[in-house]
Amino acid sequence: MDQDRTVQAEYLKALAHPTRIQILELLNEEGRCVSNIGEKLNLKQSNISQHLGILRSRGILSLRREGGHSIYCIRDTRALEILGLLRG
Amino acid sequence: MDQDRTVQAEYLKALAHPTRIQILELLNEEGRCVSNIGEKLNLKQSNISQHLGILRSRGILSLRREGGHSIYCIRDTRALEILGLLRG
DNA sequence: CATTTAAATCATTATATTCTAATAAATATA
DNA sequence: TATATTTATTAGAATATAATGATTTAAATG
Repeated sequence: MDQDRTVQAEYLKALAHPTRIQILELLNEEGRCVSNIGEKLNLKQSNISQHLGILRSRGILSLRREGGHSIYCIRDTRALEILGLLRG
Repeated sequence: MDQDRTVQAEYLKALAHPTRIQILELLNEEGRCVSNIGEKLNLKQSNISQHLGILRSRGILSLRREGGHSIYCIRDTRALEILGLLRG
């Protein structure tokens, strides 16, 4: 089906950005909040929030609120497998 | 390294298009020339040529000339593994 | 050699993506 | 309740991507 390929393309597009790849590497260690990721990557808050939103909209990340923070975690581990394939 | 992530992102970007995914599915069956792919996908010649160029520029496809035709083949099978992951 | 065929390249237009800065919303704390 | 903190959202500008049509290049064939 062609709709499948569109969905697959959207998924890959979500992964296809250096910052989002780095976010996935960080979240592979442990769930993190936006500001924590911001410190690690040294990027603007709004930019990180947007990248997280893109990954979440594809189901790659999940979000839970904890205290005043949004904790993001990896939900779909296929993303990690794909990145692993690209490395090894 | 951040340059690695940029390369990885470029690779994923090359895969992240429905037409290019379909091209990879076709070439997984057998090597094909531009016009053959054109018949299968019913798209303009220049468009297909551009998509093939993108896949080739990332090392995903290879090209050999045969008679008057350019035969494209899959060179980097990680691309197929990634698509397999997205299906399964 | 002229013509046809196959493919690549180029220019243009339309659309999408990305980043920044500003603002809004939501929650925590004094 | 007022203020501070954290995150999300919005708007705008810059850049990138994609499709089309026209042109060019290269090879094959008459």
